[in-house]
Amino acid sequence: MSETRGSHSKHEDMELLNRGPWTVEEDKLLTHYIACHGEGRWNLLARCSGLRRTGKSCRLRWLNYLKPDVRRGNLTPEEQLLILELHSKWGNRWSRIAQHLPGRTDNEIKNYWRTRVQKQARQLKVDANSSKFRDAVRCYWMPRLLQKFGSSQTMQYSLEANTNTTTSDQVQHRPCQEIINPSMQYCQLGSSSSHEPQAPENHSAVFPPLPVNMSEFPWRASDEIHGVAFNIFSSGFSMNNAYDLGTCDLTPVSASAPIYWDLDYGTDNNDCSNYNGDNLWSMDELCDMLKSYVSGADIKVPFSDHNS
DNA sequence: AAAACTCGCAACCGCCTAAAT
DNA sequence: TATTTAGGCGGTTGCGAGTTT
Repeated sequence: MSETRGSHSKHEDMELLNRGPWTVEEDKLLTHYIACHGEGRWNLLARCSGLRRTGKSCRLRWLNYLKPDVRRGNLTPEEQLLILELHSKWGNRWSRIAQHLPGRTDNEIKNYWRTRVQKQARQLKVDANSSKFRDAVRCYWMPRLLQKFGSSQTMQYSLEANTNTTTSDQVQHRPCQEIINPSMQYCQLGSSSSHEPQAPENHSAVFPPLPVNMSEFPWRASDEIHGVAFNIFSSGFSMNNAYDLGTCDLTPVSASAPIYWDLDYGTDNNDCSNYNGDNLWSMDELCDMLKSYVSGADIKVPFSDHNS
């Protein structure tokens, strides 16, 4: 680029740009401009709006923060489940994963993975991408999330209502309940002589108990486990490392569509700040449990009547 | 009370791809 | 067809708040 007298060089232009956290005034300016002109053409927006920001910066601020349907607050257990599941299938395809969590941004999901999930892997001294860790996620973390999911008192979610009786309307508005199939099976690792699924006798039995005998878990590659791999998303069993999404409807969902969760977080669908996190799965619990196992200590297994 | 440490998250960076010229 | 530009994505950084020592 040539520089002419009286014009700014690229370097000078860069120096004129604002960087760092956005101010309230900048937010207002950006929101107002988009309200008048719509999204897109970010470089043009950056030039014409009066914002001294790059187009990229404007785009990021809008998509990750200012856009009205961005949801804020803690990730729900269901959302955590979806992230774990979809990440196991697609890896670090954050934007693709985010398409299935309406109102959640790829940045948020990425942060969740790095700060929560990878932290657990580090504490367990395993690679987050290893089969060991995937097994831990699949056989401990996900079932426990499902237990949280299922034991939520405020959740209008019943086994009956979701066993092959979902209406087309429900499918349309509650895609996650289509994805998270309550008829998932137990994780049975080394503790059962049978690999057949056990039919749940009551509601609580639907949610998988933790295995009593973990002598082979988790320190075996998943493809060596002679039990049955836990698979929350299909009614059958999977022996694959990836959690087979099977025939689930993975049509990306729109954040502008009605929020599909029935949890009573608050009146504002996009605001999860009222969600107190009680139902969140504590990863520290998981870590402690696995550490206890490694050290040979008895492990208390909550939620399960199969361990008495 | 204050320093040190940890954590969560917003924002930036660099690369890649597709569209425009 | 080659080059430029814009947009999108994943990785990384830095800062503020909270917690621990």
